[in-house]
Amino acid sequence: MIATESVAEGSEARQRILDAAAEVFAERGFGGAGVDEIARRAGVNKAMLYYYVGDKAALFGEVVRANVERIKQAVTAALAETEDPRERLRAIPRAFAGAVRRRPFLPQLMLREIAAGGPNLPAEAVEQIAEIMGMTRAVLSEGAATGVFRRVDPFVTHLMLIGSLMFMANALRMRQRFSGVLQLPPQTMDELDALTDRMFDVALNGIASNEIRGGN
Amino acid sequence: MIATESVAEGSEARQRILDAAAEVFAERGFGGAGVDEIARRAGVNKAMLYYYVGDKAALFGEVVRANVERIKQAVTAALAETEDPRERLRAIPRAFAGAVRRRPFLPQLMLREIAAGGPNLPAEAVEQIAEIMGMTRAVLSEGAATGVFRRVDPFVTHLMLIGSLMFMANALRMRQRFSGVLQLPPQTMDELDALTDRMFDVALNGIASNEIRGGN
DNA sequence: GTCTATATACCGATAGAC
DNA sequence: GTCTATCGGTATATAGAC
Repeated sequence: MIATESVAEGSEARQRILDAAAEVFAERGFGGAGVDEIARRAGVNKAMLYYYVGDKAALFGEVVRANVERIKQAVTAALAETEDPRERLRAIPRAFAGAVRRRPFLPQLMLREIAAGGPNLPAEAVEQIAEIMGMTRAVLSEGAATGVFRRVDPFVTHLMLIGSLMFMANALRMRQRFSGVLQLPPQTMDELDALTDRMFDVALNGIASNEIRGGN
Repeated sequence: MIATESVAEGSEARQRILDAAAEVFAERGFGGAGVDEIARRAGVNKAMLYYYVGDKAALFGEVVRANVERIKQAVTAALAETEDPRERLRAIPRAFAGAVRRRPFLPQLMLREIAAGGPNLPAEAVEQIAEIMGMTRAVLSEGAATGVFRRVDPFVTHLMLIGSLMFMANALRMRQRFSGVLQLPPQTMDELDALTDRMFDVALNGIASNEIRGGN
């Protein structure tokens, strides 16, 4: 394997560093994360971290890039499973939810980066995010052509599907904090899938009852 | 006026400090924000900041508390305007969008705090957030009783309406970053209102066309 | 109430030994 | 490749003069 990064691309230590970094960046944010703690959690020396990956910004950029790529591949794979527009549209938030189940720090990392305005987003990640949005656009377009979907704003719709999901995932993390004052059904993080399905049902069928719904 | 806080509650300098702090916390996050910069932007000495408000955590807590309260009051006022369930439901994201127009840092501040998991959220703010969610729940319940709404999960629905809005508002800030790779219609931040209406239309009427929509 | 100066601690990054 | 020690910068917070 040819090293395209500063040092050994496929090193096991390097992967441990990136995983630890993802967690700490998610928990504390870019400014709040400490390189010392990342190294400690990865079980490597701080100097090794710099040796394997680079400085803090490079570390963050690589974490985001790798995770956005994972999500894009999950969405791509999910879309290959079916031809039905409704199932394809449903597959997009489901793929996100699946990625979150495997990597629980993802919603935090995403929300933080969006809030930050993406100053540390590598161009490659920006491109991949745009591609994922393009997939939503394509599915909506297919469905509208077939007549199963109304014509809705793809940008708005994508952000509804994904934004709600990220919000819900983070809200679940805050459950303990709110459980006293909010009466939420007792369910664990694994049930993000259930919430995702309920969210998609609202997005697909709307809040209004059939009798009085407007539009086409 | 009786001072319930550490020092003069209604001081003009204090308000300038809180406004400056809200901006800097929104831009940089809790960890990234510098007390020096907050003081500089507020036009006061750093020592005065500690004198008027307290340490960084107290400053942050007060900023969040005050802004959540503003939003709650905006929603409350908007709900008093009409009796129609659809209009009342629409009024909730609109009130948020209006608050964002007046205080553009709000979406950033909210996303950051949600991502952080609310470790610095004062109990009073948690309560107010729960109350706002309760308003959505009440409106949905009224509409379902009248028959104009399907019965949908109020927690999920609230997060859809508000989460999407916060995501869109932040996405608009990132427009420049994405404009090259994403083809977005050229619109400014003021047009968050337009996006909000489009979002609400999807939430209310759904993506599916009438002919094939599932039962209520 | 206001401001300067500073204590104290932490953190990112690297030099340099092995 | 791996680790220790440390430099330099920066940030929070406060003491103390006025």
